[in-house]
Amino acid sequence: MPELPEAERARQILESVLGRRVTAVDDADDYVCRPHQRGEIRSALLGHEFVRAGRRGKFLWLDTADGPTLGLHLGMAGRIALDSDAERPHWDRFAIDFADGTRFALRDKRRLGRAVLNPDISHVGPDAADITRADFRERVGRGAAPVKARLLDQKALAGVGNLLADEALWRARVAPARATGELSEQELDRLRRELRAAMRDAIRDGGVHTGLLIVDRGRGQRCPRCSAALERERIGGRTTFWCPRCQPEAPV
DNA sequence: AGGTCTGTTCAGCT
DNA sequence: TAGCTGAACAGACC
Repeated sequence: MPELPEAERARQILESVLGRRVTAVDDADDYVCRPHQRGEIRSALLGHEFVRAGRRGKFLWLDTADGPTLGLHLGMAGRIALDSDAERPHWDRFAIDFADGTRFALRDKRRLGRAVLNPDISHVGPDAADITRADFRERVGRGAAPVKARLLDQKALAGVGNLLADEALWRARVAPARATGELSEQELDRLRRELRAAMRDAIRDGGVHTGLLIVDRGRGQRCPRCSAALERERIGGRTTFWCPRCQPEAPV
């Protein structure tokens, strides 16, 4: 499931197509490719070349030098596939061919990924990988929402998904249902530090699924630190796992 | 074979 | 306004 680490990996792959002329665009899937006008993305991009691959949170984009920007989102199951990938493109929802024969595709079984022109991400918060300590305290440490719900709010900070939120809260020993406004500065700083460390590890190890709390996600899982039986509950609308012993409900 | 679960974003509600 | 719920999709799993 793509979260910030997977999106960053995708951005790195997109960097490999910079500086090549676009010769073909497949934007036929008018659910994934927005807006709906058939061929609009295609005609906007043909003949251009991309000069920069950007990312904020899970939002990706490719800038052309003087033309439009292509926005990409992986949704819940998407990834960026290069033509060299062995898997056949059964689920390519959007694809670009370049003059040198290179091709990349948004490969997405669920069709919840998106390809758009000139994306507006002004509502999206700062990237979770480089949010400052002060900014984190400000954006996460206020209000009455459960801290887990706030971590998932892309307007507050961008890039944290369900699995990464659980992993970071567990590493920081903060219970997911704690109200944001009741977290101490020490807890907020610890949460930010552990969130960043969890993202670093995930980028290095191949994705959010490699997290300690995540690998054996399922019923009957025990805390990797203290072996207590994990709790499972719906918090912030999402399935949440946490350790009742390591992550107490009261401030620490 | 049918029902449930999944995980991200957005619209719509309180 | 802040926070919650459900819809969108379609494959994986039981």
